Amino acid sequence: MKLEDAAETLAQLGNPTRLEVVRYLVKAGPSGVPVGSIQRQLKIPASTLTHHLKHLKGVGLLMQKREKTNLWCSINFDRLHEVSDFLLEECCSFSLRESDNAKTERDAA
Amino acid sequence: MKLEDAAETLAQLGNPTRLEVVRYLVKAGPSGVPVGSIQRQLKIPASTLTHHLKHLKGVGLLMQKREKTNLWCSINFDRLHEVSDFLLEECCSFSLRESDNAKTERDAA
DNA sequence: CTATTATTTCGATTATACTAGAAATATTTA
DNA sequence: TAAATATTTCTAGTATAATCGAAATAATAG
Repeated sequence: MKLEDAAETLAQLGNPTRLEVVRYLVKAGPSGVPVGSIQRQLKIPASTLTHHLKHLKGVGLLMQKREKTNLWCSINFDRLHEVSDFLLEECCSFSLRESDNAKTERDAA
Repeated sequence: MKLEDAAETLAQLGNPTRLEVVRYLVKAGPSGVPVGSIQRQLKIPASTLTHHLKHLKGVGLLMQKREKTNLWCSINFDRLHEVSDFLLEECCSFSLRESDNAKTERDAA
């Protein structure tokens, strides 16, 4: 995953309203939930919700599927894993190298 | 970890410049790196860098320690784990429950 | 004390995001 | 076709964030 993409995805997850939606969708599981349910349950104005769903879809975190008048939303679990992996990959590989780095500067121009 | 805090932390990680700094700090390992090194290596103007470091520190992702004129920065690995855990906890517990959710609405007012 | 290096504060510009009401547009059911 | 329900677009106000140059402030070394 490219840094730019990871940043964009993290930024989208970084809005409280959207993170709440994400959590709700995760709870809903793979079968998903209609837009209206999210709206009523989390008490988010319809237009605001649409706005945020567009953002989540934009970074591939949200999948949508029409069934009659309802638009079912579900989380893209793979995508969610990719982001957390980005953080962990960059993180864990070094968390064991306690004193690998010198205490002096070596990179000055 | 509270949703509000997770969101705030994710938001801070969601800026490309800051994520680059975080990645650099992770590479640097637990001993850390002086502000000036980050600045020169990543070619970020000093004032911009200070600005971002303040943000990272604000959400507990950054630890700082003075040594002579240099201010050594290091990543708070625990904090980084907390965030990714927030995403994974909410995520993994449901990723196996394939068809647990009904296809009909049950939560309408 | 002076010079040097490191980092931060200030200030100003510019851009982008959040929010939500009202109206518009589907889509289905009667 | 009309009524009902679901979702989106439009629009606009308000707020917050990113950026960086210039000047200010440490902190040390000579």
